[in-house]
Amino acid sequence: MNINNVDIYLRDQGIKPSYQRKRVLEHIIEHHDHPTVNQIYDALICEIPTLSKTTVYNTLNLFTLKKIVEIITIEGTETRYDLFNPKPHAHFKCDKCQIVYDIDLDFSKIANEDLKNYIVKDQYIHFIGICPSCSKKGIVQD
Amino acid sequence: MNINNVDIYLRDQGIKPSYQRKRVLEHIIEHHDHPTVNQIYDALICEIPTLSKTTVYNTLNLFTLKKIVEIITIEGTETRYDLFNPKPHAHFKCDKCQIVYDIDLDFSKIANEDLKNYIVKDQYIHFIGICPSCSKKGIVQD
DNA sequence: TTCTCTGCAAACGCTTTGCACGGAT
DNA sequence: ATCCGTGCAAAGCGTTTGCAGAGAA
Repeated sequence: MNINNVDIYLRDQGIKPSYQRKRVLEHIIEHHDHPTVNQIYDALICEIPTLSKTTVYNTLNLFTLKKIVEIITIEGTETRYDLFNPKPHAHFKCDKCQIVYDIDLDFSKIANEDLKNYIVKDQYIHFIGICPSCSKKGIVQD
Repeated sequence: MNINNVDIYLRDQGIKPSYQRKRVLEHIIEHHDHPTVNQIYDALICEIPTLSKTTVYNTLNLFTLKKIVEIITIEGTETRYDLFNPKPHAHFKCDKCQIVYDIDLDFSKIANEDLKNYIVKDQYIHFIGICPSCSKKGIVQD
C-alpha cells in the first residue's frame, strides 16, 4: 500500500490524526515484519516517552475496525499486525530470525472437493521454517 | 487414529495411565470437535468432581510433548486440541456452530514459486465460514 | 463548553508455576 | 521410603475496561 500522507489518509478514514495514531501507522508502514503490540510500543516509547500500551491497543483496535490493518495469528500467544492487504497471501515465519514474511499465494488453487459444501468466508495459511536469508547464512536447522 | 485400549496405549507411550489422563484422552478420542481446555474440563468435571484445570493443562501439555495430541490455533484466544494427525490436513471453523472440522487437503499442491527458497517445516491452513450442516439448516449468513 | 483521546490502574481470561498432600510402587 | 500425579492458590502474561485529566474543536 502507498500512503504518502498519513495525516490526510487517517482523516479520509474518519480518524482524527493524533500524534500517537500517526506514529503507530507510520511504524506499521515502515516495518513490514508484522510487529506485535510490544514491538510497536518498544519502538515508539523512545520518541514518545508518555506513550502507554493502552493507546497502542486502542489505536490498533481502531485501525483493525477500519480495515487499515489486519491481525495475523501465527503462534497463539502473539497477535501481530500488518497493513490490510486485500490480495490473497500467506505468511511465513522464520524460526531463526522470527521475521514474518508475506508469501504470494493464490488460495483459489487449493479449493478442493472436500471443501465444496462449505461456505468459505476467510482463509489463513501460514508456514514455519527457515527463510532464504537465514539459510544462506548457513545457520544450521535444528 | 484407532486406540482400542487407552490404558495400554498410554503405557506404550511411557505415560502412567492415571484415571484423569485416561478420561482426557478418551474425551479427545470421542469428540472430534477439537475441544478447548475449558470444554474438556466442563465435560469431565461431572464425573470427576475433584478434577482441576491444572491437571487438564498438565495432561494436555504432556500429550502434546509425546505427540499424542496437537494444538490447533484458529482464533488467537483459544487453544484447541486434537489427536495428533501426521496426514496433511486443514481446519474449518464454522461461524455458526463453532465446530472445527478437519479438511483433507494436500499441501504439496500449494507449494509455489514464491516459497521455493524457504525451508518449510510446518504448514497451517484454516478456513472460517459456514459448514454444510448449518447452511442446510437455512441459517442466514450475516 | 463539549467531545474525545490519552494513559494510569485495575480487572480479566487463559495458562503456568510453586508447593503440599496423597496414592502407588 | 521414594516417586510422582493431583489440585489448590498464586503468579504471569497479553489484552481490555473504567475512569479522570488533558487537549482539540
